[in-house]
Amino acid sequence: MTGSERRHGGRPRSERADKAIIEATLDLLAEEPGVAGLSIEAVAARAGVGKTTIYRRWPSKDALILDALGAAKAPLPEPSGGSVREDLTGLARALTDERKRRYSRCFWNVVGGAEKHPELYARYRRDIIEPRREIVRRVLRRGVGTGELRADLDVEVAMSMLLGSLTSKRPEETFPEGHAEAVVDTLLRGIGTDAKRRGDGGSEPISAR
Amino acid sequence: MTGSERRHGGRPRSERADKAIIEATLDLLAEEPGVAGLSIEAVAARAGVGKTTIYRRWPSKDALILDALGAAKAPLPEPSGGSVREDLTGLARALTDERKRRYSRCFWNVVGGAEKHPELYARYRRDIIEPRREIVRRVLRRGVGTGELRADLDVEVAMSMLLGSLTSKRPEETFPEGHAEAVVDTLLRGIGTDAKRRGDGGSEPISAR
DNA sequence: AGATTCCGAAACGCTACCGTTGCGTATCGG
DNA sequence: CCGATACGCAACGGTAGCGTTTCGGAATCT
Repeated sequence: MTGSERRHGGRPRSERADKAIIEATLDLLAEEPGVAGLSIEAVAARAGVGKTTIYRRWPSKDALILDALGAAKAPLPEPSGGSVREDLTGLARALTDERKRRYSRCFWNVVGGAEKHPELYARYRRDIIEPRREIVRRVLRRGVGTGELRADLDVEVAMSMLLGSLTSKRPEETFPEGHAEAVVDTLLRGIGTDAKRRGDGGSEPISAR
Repeated sequence: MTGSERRHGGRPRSERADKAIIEATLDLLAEEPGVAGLSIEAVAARAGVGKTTIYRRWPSKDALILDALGAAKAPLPEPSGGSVREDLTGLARALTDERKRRYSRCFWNVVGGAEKHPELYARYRRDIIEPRREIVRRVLRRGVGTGELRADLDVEVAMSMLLGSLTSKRPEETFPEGHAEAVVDTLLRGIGTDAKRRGDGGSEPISAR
């Protein structure tokens, strides 16, 4: 979006300024409450850059934040392809570790302002959320194929349980050691005792009263 | 917080104004991106009220929002006490239905500004999140006692899976019919096939490779 | 050299909202 | 009726950020 083509001669755009602006944006976005809390003036000051330099490159605050978030994202590692348990555990651990990263708050702060910046939110979902859902989805589908997972598994439900349990808290709240493993384990085994387990239908409760 | 004691005579404070202010606050909070997006002027205009009337009652924007959120919350219904499956399903359905409520976005929008308004966020967690976690926690503990749930269950993990799967998306995204039931069912049964199931220790993977 | 573009800094006019104050009116208790 | 308080409304000075423009200087092309 920035460095397509300079038309003629003249001084080239400073790459340092580019980096400094993006970094300052992310820093501030991690501290400020949402898009509204971020001001171009603050970014310029933090980056040691004139406002002109910012406006020359990005037409609006939204566009700047869009690019900044793009620079901050790091995709989940592709699962190794061992057992489903191993793969899910690896993904869960990656998600857990990710919360400690410097810019993990940015995304939370952006989500809070979703209504007023729908494009930003849509991009967040498309570039961050959906790819990682897809990775998990593939692992689960494979598990169904290999017989490691139940044949009647609702993949979307399982995904929401795995991802939800790991992402529904703000990153300030830490997880206990071994949380990722415990989640995967619980997801695989279930929390119920196995009264009436193998029955395929399996819908009515066990009436433990 | 508002109506404790009027010292003397004089015109009493309008109860209508109170309601109108709180309602306008919630309306705006459901639309605006976070606490920062809400202005006292806008609340006054929307409520058909002078700014004076607001400042007379609340010392700050935070205090106003605090009270407004307090008025918006509705606790989860106490579970009926039937089977654990029934109780969890009831809770899950309540959580699912809640997302359609008018003010459910308010909380999301507030969470996004958590850093800058820690008291607000703390109150949100204490008054909204924690009580409902406690309800679920009790159901799970009871299930362990009755034998409906695994004796070695990590209650916190199970809770985060149940609640996370139902609350980690913004309320704009709807769930398919029967989602609540599917989540509870999946949580109880697990997603794995039952190779090596009854083993109590049960820690090493099943090495399906 | 000369043209061209970028740089950081400062100032511009504009808008929104802050928290406060003053105004005339409405509504209570005594 | 009187004093007290609350009401809606409008205006105040102050702050912050917007997006734009101007400036002197620096970098790079032909």
